[in-house]
Amino acid sequence: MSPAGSSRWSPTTEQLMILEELYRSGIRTPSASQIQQITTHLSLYGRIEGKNVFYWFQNHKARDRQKLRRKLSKQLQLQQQLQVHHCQINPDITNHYVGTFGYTPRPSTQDFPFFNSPTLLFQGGAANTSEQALNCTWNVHNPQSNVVEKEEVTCYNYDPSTLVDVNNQASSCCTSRPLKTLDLFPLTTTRITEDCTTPPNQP
Amino acid sequence: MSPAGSSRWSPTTEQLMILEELYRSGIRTPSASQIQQITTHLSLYGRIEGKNVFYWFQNHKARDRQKLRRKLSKQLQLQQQLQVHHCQINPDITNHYVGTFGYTPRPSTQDFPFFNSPTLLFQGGAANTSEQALNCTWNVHNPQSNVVEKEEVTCYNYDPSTLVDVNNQASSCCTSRPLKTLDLFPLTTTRITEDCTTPPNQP
DNA sequence: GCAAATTAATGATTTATTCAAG
DNA sequence: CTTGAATAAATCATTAATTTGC
Repeated sequence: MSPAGSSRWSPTTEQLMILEELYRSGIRTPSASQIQQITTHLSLYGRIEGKNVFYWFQNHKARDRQKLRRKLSKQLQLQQQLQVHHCQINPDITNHYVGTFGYTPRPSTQDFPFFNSPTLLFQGGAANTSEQALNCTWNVHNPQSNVVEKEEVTCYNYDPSTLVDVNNQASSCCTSRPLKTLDLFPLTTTRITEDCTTPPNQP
Repeated sequence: MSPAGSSRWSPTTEQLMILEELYRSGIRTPSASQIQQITTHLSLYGRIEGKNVFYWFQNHKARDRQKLRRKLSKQLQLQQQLQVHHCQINPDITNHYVGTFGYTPRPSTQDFPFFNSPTLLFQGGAANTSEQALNCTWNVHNPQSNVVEKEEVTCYNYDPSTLVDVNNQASSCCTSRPLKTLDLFPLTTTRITEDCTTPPNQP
């Protein structure tokens, strides 16, 4: 029932492994061109579209946060219960990091990360593809405790300096900078890791 | 400062008028092909991309809801104040429509309304353009009162029956159905209305 | 009048919810 | 129950109005 009109994409084992590997390596919100690269690569292992990749990262990130929040909230409940009995263990734990809710990393992207309008194809595109890896932190806010957990992450974001009005001189492929092609798929194309024994999920 | 590298789109007066007209006519979440049509048309009046149209509708809809919610909450506050004095005016108004929070209209779309993956361009697209107007209601939930206001709206949505795997037989332009080209821009191309005298804003 | 400083609108992104397929 | 897909809500960031001091 796979090739026929099955309504939603379901990743093959290999696709899933690669996606998780990329996620582990730090990718959270891939840019449009990253999505394209990943999609092209993953289509070697089965039918896939860009939006699948986009949604996968979106959901995976969100559900990771959710998991972490639940874990924290459970820990906190435990601690609070302990405080009821003991009354003086860590009285100030809820007072740290309060104030910066939500997310911090927004490096003033000018490119648009996910939306490619249908007409963009006919308008010259002007998608400056020079990107740059960038370290940034991620805050996870626990609504029950107002605790914000910092989670260090390597985001790949856009270079603000490439905002120049690229008309047609973009065809000269080498600008002044080294043209860093981010190593999504270094050289080894198929071999992922040796351990293929991890079960799909473990509750 | 318009043609140079100004970072964000700002609609011309004509573009704005057309967008608002379309919104008034009932369009809330235009499909990909609708976005394309609108964009093509609006580009007669200035630089514009599909994502601008997409974001415009998204924001306009959201801020309409927001405005409505605030109005309702004010009304409710007034009524509650009255109840303090009068104590029996509409005691059950807060008990209706509770339960269905958020949005209801999800006509099981198989097409994707806004996301066009970068790779879709190279995968044959398969954008089945046959659409169908569809009446659906819109619920506006007031968090302060748990009242859900119904707002009747005409959404243009996707025909689920066109989910067949359109390979190349799509070039024969006439399928069995009448091929309803939704009348976004009927015939009059440039003339909007006669009244161009309304001031930009009136507080 | 007219810029600098503030404020209000609104374009653009990201996160949170929700629905439903498997 | 897990998770792909879609939409709503919250937030950020830039531009336009508006105010203010001169």
